[in-house]
Amino acid sequence: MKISQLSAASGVSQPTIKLYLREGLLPPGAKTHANQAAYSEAHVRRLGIIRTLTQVGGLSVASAKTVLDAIDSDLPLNWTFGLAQRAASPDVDGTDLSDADLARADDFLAGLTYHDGPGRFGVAKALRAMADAGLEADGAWRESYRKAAEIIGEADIDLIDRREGRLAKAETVVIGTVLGDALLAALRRAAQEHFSSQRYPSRSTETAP
Amino acid sequence: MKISQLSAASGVSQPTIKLYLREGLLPPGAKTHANQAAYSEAHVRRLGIIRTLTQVGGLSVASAKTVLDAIDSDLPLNWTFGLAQRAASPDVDGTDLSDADLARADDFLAGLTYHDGPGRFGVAKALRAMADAGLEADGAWRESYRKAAEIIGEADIDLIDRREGRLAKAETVVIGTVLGDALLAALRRAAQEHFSSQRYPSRSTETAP
DNA sequence: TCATAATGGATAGTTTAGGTATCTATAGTG
DNA sequence: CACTATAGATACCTAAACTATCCATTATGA
Repeated sequence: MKISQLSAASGVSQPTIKLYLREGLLPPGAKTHANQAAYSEAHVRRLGIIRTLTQVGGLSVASAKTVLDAIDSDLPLNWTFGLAQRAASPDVDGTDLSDADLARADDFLAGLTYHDGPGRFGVAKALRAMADAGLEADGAWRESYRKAAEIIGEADIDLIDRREGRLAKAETVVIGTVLGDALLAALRRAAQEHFSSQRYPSRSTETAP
Repeated sequence: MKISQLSAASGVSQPTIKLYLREGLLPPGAKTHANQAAYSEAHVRRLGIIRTLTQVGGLSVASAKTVLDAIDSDLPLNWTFGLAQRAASPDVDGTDLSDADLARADDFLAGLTYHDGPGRFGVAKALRAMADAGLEADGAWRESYRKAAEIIGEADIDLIDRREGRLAKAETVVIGTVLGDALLAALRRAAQEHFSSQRYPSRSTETAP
């Protein structure tokens, strides 16, 4: 398969494919001559994953490369997990978090063990931002969120458990981490619509501009 | 309060404040002279919300403007909801979704009423991306996600219900929509860490690079 | 076979977004 | 009255993600 066919099969333009080759997201094709290479179905599939990560998951090309490298490597699975989480999270350092910020997060996470990382720091940042914005979320709301997160986190780990082999598990970790965020956000919107229209039936048929 | 003091009080640089004024995210100060204006505490607060939306919520400046306009307007609350959802979602049009994509989403959403919008379309896109990536999520996983989304969606609507007055409700809608996504993603990471370390205790202390 | 089109690889250009720097006439301040 | 600050306009900068143009070489088809 030549690059023109790869482009047609994947729906990605030739210059963009060349970009991904340069950046190392896509492995080079098997060289048949100095200026001729053969691409395979694996390249088509890989391009699909790249587009999924960047377009649906919103990852940068650099982050996508990190995550793809993790799939290909033989790193322990939990490292892959951490890499995927970091790639899919905007900024993970806790340097600008005060002790009070962290305490608020740890209080929220009560019942969940926690470590430094995207989870704990992200919760701390989100809660601080809410407090700054004057949105004091009450206990019922917080309890619902914590409960929902528990359900989801366990389901994610179960799903990975059911996969056979390191590669399948690693792919599930990466795709699941990135797409799970998008799916969850969308489900949340759908559920909000559902309960909103259920509670205010007269408004349910209006549409936002 | 002059612009230098506004900058000091908000932690946002003067050129950036001028940018937000130009773009209409920040209302102009009360003019005292042709080249002199007075800013208030409301401007400090507004700058805080802008930074929250753009930095924690990841909204573009243009999306943040849309959402702030919705807070200020006297649009019905469910319109504000829709605007906030759209601003916080990458792409909402369902034009590239096939009937099969939508059917898969509607099946997932069973039990929830749904309408065209970020929720339904976002679910359809995420599920299609998962299928494309070869991640076939089984029924148990799907059921967990749907259940979690129900808990969260209802909690969100309850929280808004408990607010008094249109402005407070509208602010809660906007901040809650944007920051709720960030909080939920972070909570999910924390829960994944928790269950992962619980299930694989020997690995729990390892740290990703 | 030989003109024509396609290829891999390098290099340069484009677009968009978010922010920064400079400039100017005017106003406040010590 | 010297000096700094201000509002507003304009220009500039940087990074990311593509896109376009070259070029020598290779494939292809009338």
